[in-house]
Amino acid sequence: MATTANEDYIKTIYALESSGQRASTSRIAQRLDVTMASVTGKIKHLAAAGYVRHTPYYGVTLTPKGRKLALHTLRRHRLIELFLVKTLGLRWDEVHADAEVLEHAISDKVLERMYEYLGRPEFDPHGAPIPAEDGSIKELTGVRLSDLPSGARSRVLHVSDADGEFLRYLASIDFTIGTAFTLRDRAPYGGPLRIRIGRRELDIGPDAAERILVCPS
Amino acid sequence: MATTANEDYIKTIYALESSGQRASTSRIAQRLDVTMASVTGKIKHLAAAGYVRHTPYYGVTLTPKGRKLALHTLRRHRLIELFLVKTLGLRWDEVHADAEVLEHAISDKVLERMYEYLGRPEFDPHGAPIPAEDGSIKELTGVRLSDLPSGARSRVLHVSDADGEFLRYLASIDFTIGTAFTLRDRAPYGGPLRIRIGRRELDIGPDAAERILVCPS
DNA sequence: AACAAAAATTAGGCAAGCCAAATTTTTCTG
DNA sequence: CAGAAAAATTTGGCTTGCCTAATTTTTGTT
Ligand SMILES: [Mn+2]
Ligand SMILES: [Mn+2]
Ligand SMILES: [Mn+2]
Ligand SMILES: [Mn+2]
Repeated sequence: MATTANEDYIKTIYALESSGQRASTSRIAQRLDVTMASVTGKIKHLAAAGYVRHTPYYGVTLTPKGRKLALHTLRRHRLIELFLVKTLGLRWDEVHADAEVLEHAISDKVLERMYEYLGRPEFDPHGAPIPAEDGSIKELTGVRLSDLPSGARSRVLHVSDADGEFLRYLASIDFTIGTAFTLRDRAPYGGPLRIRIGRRELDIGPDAAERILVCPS
Repeated sequence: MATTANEDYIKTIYALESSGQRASTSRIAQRLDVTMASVTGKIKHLAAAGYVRHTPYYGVTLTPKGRKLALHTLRRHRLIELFLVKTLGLRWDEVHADAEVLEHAISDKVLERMYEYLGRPEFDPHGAPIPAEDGSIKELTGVRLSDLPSGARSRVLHVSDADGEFLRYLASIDFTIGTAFTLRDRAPYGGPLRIRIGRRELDIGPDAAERILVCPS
């Protein structure tokens, strides 16, 4: 019933909804790199199967059944990413593509073994919360690094797993999940943010800062 | 190019060939649990793609390209089975179904990490040789337990991974890969084989003995 | 050799997923 | 409020992978 394509569509709709965007045909098509015609067709199927409600010419919302499938797939994706990093030693910037495939192939039995093996983790390698078996998920209550007031002490909480290039950059400057730092100040007119990590000083561009979620402490 | 279905067909043809059987439409259909019509259709496609040569109304043989794909898929299957047993602690009787799916989903990168992580293993949990990256594979030079002469000292070498029930039985009597034993004698008229493992005595039926490959030493 | 049974193939059809092109609906803009 | 642009849908078509039913070829049996 839940094919690879179905799960990827549902995940995409969930991602749009939880970032406050309307799950429109065009946005789904863009994210999945398929045509709008394909999305319209799939939406009809997902609606008939009870995963989404469809308002023609407007968009789609997940039903409880759809939300459950989204979270189950996300749990798989994030546990797999963590497993690949922790157990097999892959880098955080190279696990997303593998997880995108394996999330549809791993049985519940193997998944729960991985979960136990990893010590019932709560976050994936990019700081995203791993949904629980019952479909509950922790909210990420962070703020954008770009919104942090000067002088604030904080920790890196989350970065999107989608852009490998950006993840490699962050790794290269050693600015990874959990890193504690102080925001010294920000240069004016879109200049870099000056950050202190222990004894180390670091400059981060404003575009990068917008993509980093931090936890003020 | 190499889809799940293609890989499973090629693996099945390889298994038939290497057990000395003709890869006929009916035998492939039986093993994959599809109709002969489906097999005929797929065979045409595999022949057109250069994986097999087809002699109509007779059967099919792997080309070097097909053999290479078969061994690559077998390598994945067997490494995955070993990984599931060794790393995640699944039992040897419950890994086959998972491996049958994951063999088509795991990237070469992850596979080679698993290979290193496991210490470059040579055999899977059922004693089957794991093909090397270059497509070479060790021959299993064992004999059937049922063919072993009375009094011979030997070790369990290999059992098929296909029958979970049988694997659970072997595990329950602690007669697993590598177990050293002596064949005391065999009861006449299809009676059991009496086996000694250290101090322990064991009876094994003749049907079971035919399915166990051992290595006389 | 003749006929029946078994094996294999062909023909036609269906579902999933995708696409391009045409059409309809909504939204934007002057 | 037009008219144009953008968004969404419909239509028709393609591939993969499977099926059933009909047909052809091979094999086995008397
Ligand atoms: Mn990811
Ligand atoms: Mn996916
Ligand atoms: Mn197996
Ligand atoms: Mn398989």
